[in-house]
Amino acid sequence: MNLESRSSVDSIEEISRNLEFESIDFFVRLMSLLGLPRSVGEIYGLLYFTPSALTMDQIASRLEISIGSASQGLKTLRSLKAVKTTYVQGDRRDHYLAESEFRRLFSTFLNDEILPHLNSANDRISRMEKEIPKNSNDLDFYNIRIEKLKRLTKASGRLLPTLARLLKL
Amino acid sequence: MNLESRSSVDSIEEISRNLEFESIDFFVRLMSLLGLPRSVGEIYGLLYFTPSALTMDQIASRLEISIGSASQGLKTLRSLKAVKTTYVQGDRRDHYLAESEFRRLFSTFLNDEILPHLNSANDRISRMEKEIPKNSNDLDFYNIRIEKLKRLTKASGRLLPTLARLLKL
DNA sequence: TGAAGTTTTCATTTTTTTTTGAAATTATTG
DNA sequence: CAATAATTTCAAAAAAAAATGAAAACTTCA
Repeated sequence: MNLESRSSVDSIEEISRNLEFESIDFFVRLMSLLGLPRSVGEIYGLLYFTPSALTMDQIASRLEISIGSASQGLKTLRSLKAVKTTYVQGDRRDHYLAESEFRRLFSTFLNDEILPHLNSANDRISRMEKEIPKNSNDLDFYNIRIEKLKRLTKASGRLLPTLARLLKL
Repeated sequence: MNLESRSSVDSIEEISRNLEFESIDFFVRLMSLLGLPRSVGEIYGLLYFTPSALTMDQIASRLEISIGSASQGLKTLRSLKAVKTTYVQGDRRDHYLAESEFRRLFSTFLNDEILPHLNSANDRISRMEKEIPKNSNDLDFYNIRIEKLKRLTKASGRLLPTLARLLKL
């Protein structure tokens, strides 16, 4: 290998190392904003800037986390449809790639993590309403507060689909 | 006090007790969805269905939390503009009321908690772009990934104001 | 089938976050 | 100004969340 091609290879490696580092940091923060553990962000961040599919223990050793953590993290990412597995000739291990279409990720997240909460919020508000007798004038304060909660969940309910539509990234 | 008015008073107390309970549970969940500690949700939930302003130690004793916790929690809620203080004749203590306009709360939250992250994300992406030499053909994979990240933050940046506008609760 | 390879599970440990409570600080009033 | 009341701060304790690693449970293929 001559000096020129060597230096070019080193440079690409350095670029990818730097991008990987920034990527992991980026996704660790983003995921933690969404309440997901550090390891999940690390794994996704690593995969996001890795062109070839990685096995679980490649992931674990690159990130210096336990295989238990890697297994758990990948499970979470699979459930969010944030990773895909690829078949690799003559290798029985699973090979993971990042799903890089954020629109898809986001819509899974909305449906799985947010909508259930919204539904249980609506149930709860119905329960609150039943608590208050009809036409009771001295309970205005409570009625107004319940009304505001209703508007809040109604708006959120309208918002989520709108959000998903706007997110044609 | 005759039986009739007694029963009516009891009933209102029972109603408010039940609403308070549901409210606390509701906001504990909601706040924890936003990454805020239990005590913050409890305090807001209590205030949300309490017509009169409460002092810090009324809050602490009603919720059976320490005054340290109450102080910390109220500090957080003040910084989110989720509570207001009222002046009460001849009482030197602060009296707290819930800010019940969610639109206002939400917009404070967006500005204080989300926008800063978005800005630092943009900085980071610029840094990533500088990493990659111009016109490098063999680095397509990385360029595409960076492009996707840019679209993500651009979309989020457009989304937040839209969100705030839609949230005319 | 069974042996080797791979992944998951889960009790335990580690780390992080939250709460407590008492001391320090600040504010109020007689 | 001092005495009292109200609030904040912060070190230590408690609780909650996450990571570890070894055993169990799968899978594959020779």
